[in-house]
Amino acid sequence: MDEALARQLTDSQRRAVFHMEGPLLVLAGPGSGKTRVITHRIAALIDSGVAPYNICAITFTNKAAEEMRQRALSLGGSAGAHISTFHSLCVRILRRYADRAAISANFSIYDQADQLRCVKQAVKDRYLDAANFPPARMLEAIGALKNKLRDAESFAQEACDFFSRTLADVYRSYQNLLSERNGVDFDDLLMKTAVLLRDCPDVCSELSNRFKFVLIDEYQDTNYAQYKIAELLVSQHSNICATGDPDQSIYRWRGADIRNIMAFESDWPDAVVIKLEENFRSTANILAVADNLIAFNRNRKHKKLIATKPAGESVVLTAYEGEHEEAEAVARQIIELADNGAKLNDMAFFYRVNAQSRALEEAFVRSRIPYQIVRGVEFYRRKEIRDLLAYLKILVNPSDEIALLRVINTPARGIGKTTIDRIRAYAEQNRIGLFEAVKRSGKIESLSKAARARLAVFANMIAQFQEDLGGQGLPRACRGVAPLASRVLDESGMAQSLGAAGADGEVALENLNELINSAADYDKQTEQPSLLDYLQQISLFSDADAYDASSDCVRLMTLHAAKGLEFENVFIVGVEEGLLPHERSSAAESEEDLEEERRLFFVGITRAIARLHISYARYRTVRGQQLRTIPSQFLFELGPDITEQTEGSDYDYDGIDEDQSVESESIADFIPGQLVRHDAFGLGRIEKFVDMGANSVVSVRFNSGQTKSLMVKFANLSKVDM
DNA sequence: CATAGCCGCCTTTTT
DNA sequence: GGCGGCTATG
Repeated sequence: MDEALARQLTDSQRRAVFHMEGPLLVLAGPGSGKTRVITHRIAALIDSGVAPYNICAITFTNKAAEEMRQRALSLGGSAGAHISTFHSLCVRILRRYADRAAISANFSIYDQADQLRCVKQAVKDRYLDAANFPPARMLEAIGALKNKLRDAESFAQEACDFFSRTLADVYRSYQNLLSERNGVDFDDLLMKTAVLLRDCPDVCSELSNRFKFVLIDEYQDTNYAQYKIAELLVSQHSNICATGDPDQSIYRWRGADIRNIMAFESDWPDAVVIKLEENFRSTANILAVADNLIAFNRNRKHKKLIATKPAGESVVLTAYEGEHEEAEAVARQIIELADNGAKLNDMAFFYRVNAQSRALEEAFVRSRIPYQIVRGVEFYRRKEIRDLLAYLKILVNPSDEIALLRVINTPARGIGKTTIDRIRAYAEQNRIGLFEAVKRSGKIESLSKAARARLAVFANMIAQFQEDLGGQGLPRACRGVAPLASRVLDESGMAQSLGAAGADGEVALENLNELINSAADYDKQTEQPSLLDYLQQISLFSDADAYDASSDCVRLMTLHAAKGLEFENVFIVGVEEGLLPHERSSAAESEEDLEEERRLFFVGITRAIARLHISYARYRTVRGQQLRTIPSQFLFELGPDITEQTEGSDYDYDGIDEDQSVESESIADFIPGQLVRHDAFGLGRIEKFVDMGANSVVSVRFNSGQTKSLMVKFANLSKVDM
């Protein structure tokens, strides 16, 4: 292990790193260097003679994996260690043990758009009304089941009420659709791997013996399936090292279960637990604000944030008139900071929902501030990109009907709905796949002569592309993905048709060229490039992976994407009720959802190194309508040590509607988040205020845990200032 | 069979 | 406000 780097670690970090054998849990707050502990541990393991081949590190994003790989490499050869996300690891395992997992190795990975299509189809196939069974909801429910390793059959057996039985039906149909198409969704990757390890002891022990040391970062955001995979992977040795921070768990909605990290010590009773409470990132002021906020979470183990840096500048909270004023002001501050020597790279802007990026973008464009939106998956959602990828997908996986339907008439080649319906009918009658039916179109009598000819041309074209591939759907080693993609772009007619489509077509072609460039990068960086591997890899791309630190510009991203990053200057915008906490979480009256929103804010705050600027707007345009906003209840939880600024009018929030009568105004100034005292119930916090003039009602959550609805005029509540 | 235009749906966060 | 699917028309 590198001595100079080792010296940078505190005593407890060093202990964490060097405690090699057996289970180890590193419970660490933000900015404590917990990821660094993993990196150093990898280096230390290798230094003590462990073969890199025997090490498996699991990160949360591909980007994090990439960084860890490089850092571990710089600490002394870690080449050969497996460092990836859970999902990438699962792809590797499922490809390797495809026969044992009862799938075919050339599976397509379906993203949420593909998943939604399949669920819609499944709902339709069950003759259900999409209005009563919204595909998005069904998909969410199916995902939740998969995360708990519940398959359609076992769920169907236990389903007793109408909704559950219907869900079970849809789940089963959906799964059938996927397997007919040789597709797996994101949750399947985890579930199939967990089930494989669980049900095939030989595979499990083989992998557990290969990965003699398993290290997992961001353990607080693992779901049950991931937990199970981890548990099975270390079944032969218990050499599991997990790091995480329960206060930074922000993926509960996706199945992440905070209990995994909470129960680590009982899962592995001989675990060594190391707490890293020192924060090496943020100023004391920023940490104090974070600490104040997170203390409002009741479902939490108290943890101290210990600052190692001086107080620094105070955290600034600003109220703006509208989202445009907010954006303009923020742009001015960028320029001011830059004038004082700050680098654009050191500035980041966080928001709750992606739609909020627009106002910022507009302002930055006007002010000529270079910016980058950290949103990698967006690129892959573009129509032209999906189209070209769909061509590549059917080459590898001809059963991928979704891909086939995407390209069969793209660009338009006279194969319309009628033709497709007839092919499908034929395919169903003969119990063959759609692509197989296309190949046999000459024998389909219902088709017109012209349609048959067009289909023959299409099938022939695909066959030509496929000739470039080895028999197994893998390209011959000598050929890369990029040349193939380029050839498909030209010969499919896509290039020509886009070239004739004017300005939009030009943009599309540029995007496609970018895709081909990235494929060329892949070809260069991969030892044995294969189309299958390429397609599966880019399916697992995440937003955070688009973060490119090398270009000098400011970053815009959601609070979720900010996880794991740090910036000198952080701006968190739009901290309003309904946005943060988001209405979809607090509306459910679930305290757990609310606490997750608070953690999300906490994550954002603790990204800041030196300066933190929090803001909200009094008016915000939502769905085209300008609405009065309410400052987030979280703003009242930041403590006294912040500097409040106003732009436009007063900071103090002055009621739901300024035009209210004087009489009701005196009552109406209870806003959610306000601390109040009640003679009988004690301290509480306003949750809801229903304005009915003199008969206004408030709902208050008291510290005793109970929530009461009270008439303001009788309750005799007194405001408590923080 | 293609295209244009209209209607209606969704709209949190993401591997 | 934006996209996707559906329908009417050429």
